[in-house]
Amino acid sequence: MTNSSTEKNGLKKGPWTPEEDQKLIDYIHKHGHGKWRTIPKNAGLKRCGKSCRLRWANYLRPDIKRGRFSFEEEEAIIQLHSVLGNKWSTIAANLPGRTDNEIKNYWNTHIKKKLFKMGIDPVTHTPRLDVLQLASILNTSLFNSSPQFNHPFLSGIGRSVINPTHLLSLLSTLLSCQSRNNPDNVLNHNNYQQTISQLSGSNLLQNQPQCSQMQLETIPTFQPNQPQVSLQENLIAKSNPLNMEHQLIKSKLQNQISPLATSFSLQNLWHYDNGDNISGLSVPQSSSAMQCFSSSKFNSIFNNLLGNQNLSHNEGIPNFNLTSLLSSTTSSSPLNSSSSTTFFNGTTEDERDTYGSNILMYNISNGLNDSGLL
DNA sequence: AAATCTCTCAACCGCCGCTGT
DNA sequence: GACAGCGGCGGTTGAGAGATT
Repeated sequence: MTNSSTEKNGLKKGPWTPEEDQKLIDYIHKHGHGKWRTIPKNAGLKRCGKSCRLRWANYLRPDIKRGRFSFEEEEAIIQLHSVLGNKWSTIAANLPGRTDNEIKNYWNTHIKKKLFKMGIDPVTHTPRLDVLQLASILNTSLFNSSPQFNHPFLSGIGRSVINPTHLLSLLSTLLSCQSRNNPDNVLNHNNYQQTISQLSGSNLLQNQPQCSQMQLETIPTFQPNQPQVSLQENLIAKSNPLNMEHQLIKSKLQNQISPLATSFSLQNLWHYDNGDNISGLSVPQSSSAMQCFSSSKFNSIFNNLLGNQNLSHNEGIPNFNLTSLLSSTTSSSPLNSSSSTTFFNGTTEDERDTYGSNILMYNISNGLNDSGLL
């Protein structure tokens, strides 16, 4: 046959032809829908009722909105998903013109990856603990070892710096590099622990002093978005027996997370992912978030620590190449150099930029009841 | 230019809950 | 209460398009 359609029990499967679409549209326009089981027969279609219903609901319905998701829609999806989980039909009910199938696909192919890339667990909507642990160790090791600022490690610092955004991306990439195509598949426990102990136990890291105490004090600490968390927790508390774990995670976040985890911009990422030109956006280069890392020094540290030791293809993990990682990070993320507008909560000229801020503005349907259902 | 890989998304599948008998 | 029919939902699949080698 010329296409992938198959016929079983006289019923056709696979992609719909324009002729079939027209038959279904004509029939529904004439008679309306309702009895899906009888529609195919009456409309002269060799399809099951279910297939007709799906085709109509996901594709032929006149009120379906086509085209890419807007930033606002994406924020709404993330916000609703943080409250409702994989209740795609409920989420779709809050996004006029979008179908549950479309939202589900968009979530799985775009948002999930994006959140993961940003160090956020797409299931819990909290920063990933693996990244947090790494970030925390790095933060401790790199920032707190010595107040001296004139250490040799810093001597070569000019204008070439790595900001925390890059560092977070770097950590995120490191943790996900084992499974480029599967964001669900994080570094396995052994490898992860090995990496952690390499970082925390490394003389290289422990002996590297970093920013002055004054600089450290100017770095804001992570504050989870309270309203969002509250709403989420209210709902979780009523329905989720794992609430204790949720609380534990939350307290870990508040105590441990470094500013790294707050320094990203969902909006810029969205613009970048959608091919928009973001080069004109301004950057608060004076932000306290800009940490003093020499990329070349960092490069050598990471290559020494990771690239030449245990992160090798031989053990099933790709080589960790900071140089390429940084270049890919800076080229694939709008957060670098002149593209980012936000680094930390409350330090931006446009707070909407920070993930979670504008999300909170999204008005969840008034129809939501106590259990989060419509 | 061809082969291979990766990504996207329309469509399918199986399960569940509701309703009528 | 048991059963069947139906619609709806969420998870999964696989063809086709696009990207990469």
